[in-house]
Amino acid sequence: MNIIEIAKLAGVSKSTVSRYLNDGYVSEEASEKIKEVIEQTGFVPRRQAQAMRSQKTNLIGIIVPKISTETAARVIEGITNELSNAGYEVLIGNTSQSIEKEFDYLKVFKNQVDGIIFMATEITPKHYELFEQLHIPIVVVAQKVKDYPCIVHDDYHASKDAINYLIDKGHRSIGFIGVGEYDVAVGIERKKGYLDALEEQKIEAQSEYIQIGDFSHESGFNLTKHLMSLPKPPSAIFAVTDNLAIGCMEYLKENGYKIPDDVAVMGLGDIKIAAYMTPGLTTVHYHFQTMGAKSANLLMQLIQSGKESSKNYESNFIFNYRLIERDSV
Amino acid sequence: MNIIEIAKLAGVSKSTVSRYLNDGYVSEEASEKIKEVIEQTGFVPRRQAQAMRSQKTNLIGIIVPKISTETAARVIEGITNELSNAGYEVLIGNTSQSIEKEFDYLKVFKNQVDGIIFMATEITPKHYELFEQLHIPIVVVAQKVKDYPCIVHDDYHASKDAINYLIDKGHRSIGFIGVGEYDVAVGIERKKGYLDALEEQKIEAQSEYIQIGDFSHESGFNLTKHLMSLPKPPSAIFAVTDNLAIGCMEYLKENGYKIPDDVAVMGLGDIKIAAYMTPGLTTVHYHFQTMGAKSANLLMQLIQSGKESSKNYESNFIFNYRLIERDSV
DNA sequence: TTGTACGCGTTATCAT
DNA sequence: ATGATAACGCGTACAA
Repeated sequence: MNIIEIAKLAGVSKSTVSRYLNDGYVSEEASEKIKEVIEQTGFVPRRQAQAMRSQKTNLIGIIVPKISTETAARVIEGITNELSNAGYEVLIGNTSQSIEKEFDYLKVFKNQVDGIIFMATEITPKHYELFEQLHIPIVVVAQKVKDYPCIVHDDYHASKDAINYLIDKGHRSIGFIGVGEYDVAVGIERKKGYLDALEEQKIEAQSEYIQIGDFSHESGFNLTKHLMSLPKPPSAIFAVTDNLAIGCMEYLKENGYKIPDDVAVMGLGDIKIAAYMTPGLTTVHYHFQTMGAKSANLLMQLIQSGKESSKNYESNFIFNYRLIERDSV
Repeated sequence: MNIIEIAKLAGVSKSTVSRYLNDGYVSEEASEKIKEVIEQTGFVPRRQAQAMRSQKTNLIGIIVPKISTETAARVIEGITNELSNAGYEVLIGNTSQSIEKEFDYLKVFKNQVDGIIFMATEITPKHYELFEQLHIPIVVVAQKVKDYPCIVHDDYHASKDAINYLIDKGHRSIGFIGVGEYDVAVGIERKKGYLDALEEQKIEAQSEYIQIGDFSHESGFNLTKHLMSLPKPPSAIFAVTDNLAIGCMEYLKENGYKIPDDVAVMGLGDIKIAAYMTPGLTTVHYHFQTMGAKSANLLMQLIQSGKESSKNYESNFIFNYRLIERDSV
């Protein structure tokens, strides 16, 4: 079922049908006949053909590390809502945390979509190389990127505020559970926030209090075990993600420590589970869905501006956060 | 950058380049030149053009009620992993629980993708009408559908087993928190499981124990409040989703009831939070990700079989479940 | 207002 | 082995 068949059935030429579809000038009688035929047949113009002709795909590609992650899902929720309102459709690239797949999608989406939203963890030179080869705008979410537009949370201050909160509550020995520095936002920024907060309060950072693992749950568990086996265990533990904090709480609870009386625990991100833990996890709320919406709007704006690339985009967006006091501190 | 330019740069015709790209016979020297040019330029064939010519889009459309829902995210995770291994890309339609948007996506995807996976809640006659108009296979997930392939969990028996488990634990007065019957799987099947389990154990169902709300968290909270204000409150409560069960637990905990001593609580679905509640929520595990993977495989199989529609597909898939004993019963 | 003819990038057919 | 050409479905400049 194509536009020619519709034209035949309506007794007009395909140009007339095309005009009808695209708000062009069509006489009333032709208009009605076409309308009727289209309703009967349920005809919808093929988007691939439209894209071919117009050089606009009306498609946006999203690349995410793992779609079943709560944070990714929330970002995507924000993105898709905005985009579908604007008539865009969304192609999704789930990389399962594989950097190779990130590269693949960056290549595959290249001339298949009008723009890309890239939810990043680690940014390597190869990434920049691929960004260069893009002839469409790209917006990076969750990691700072040089020369390209990006949307991030203020990881440094969020972390710093969290530590200051712990210090305010009287803690002087604060354990830190972090992740590798390949992830700048989570691995470096949040650690720096921790270190700077201590320094400003004249508390000497102790290297044995600083534990680095991966993003897994078990990592939170095991590193807490290690912290608590120290000669002088910390009175509070800050984990750079809620997921880690939950692993941390598990260890403490299983081993009879009272939270927050024996050990206070603080996370970052405010995933849904945080509210349901016992005690409720004190953490920092991040606005992932709003962030997704913002990235979508920014991307659409870049597309409409007609630029071939979003390189050298001047301003970035740093999202605010909100400290959530619950009962684990 | 298109195939013609590559051809020019390599000093051959575009047909030769096309053959090079598609495993055709090309002389070694031509081959090498083309390879070189493609590497330099980073050329990738435009998928829209390929689709145009081949009548295959290599795209699959997924329609989900709400992407940021844990169950949906897990289903999508399963789907995308399977599909991307097979070289398909995924177009996502997030309907935000709007039935109108479901219709929209069913129309829009119609001649834009090679097949559709539809995660459904409510199936109306209008849905069937749109299914009819499809000229591509569709697989329905999470709801039974007449004449079309679908992949579901065994809601009836899952629910029944849950109730039997409660009965085994000595409960005779079991409250039920359900949802509207527009959702057949959750609203009807799970309720039937409850009723039949009681009947088989010669326990008379009491209408005041059966409370119906929506899917929200608050619903679980409020309906529990109502159940507990009954002259003779139940000794156990079964909620048809974990989300409702969690709302239920919240009410009980806030009001000083001990779980499971005063009231036992059981859910269904085994969302992540369930494991972290205190006490851990006893529930029934559903295999959402595997379900997604299965639906993807089935759809690919249908596509490869070359049928224009998946209507009258004979066999459906009913997934098993697993009872998870934790501490709320 | 309507219709004709062409082009978008690719693949398939057919000669050469 | 290679190249010219048609075809896919649609939009649009141009002619009528």
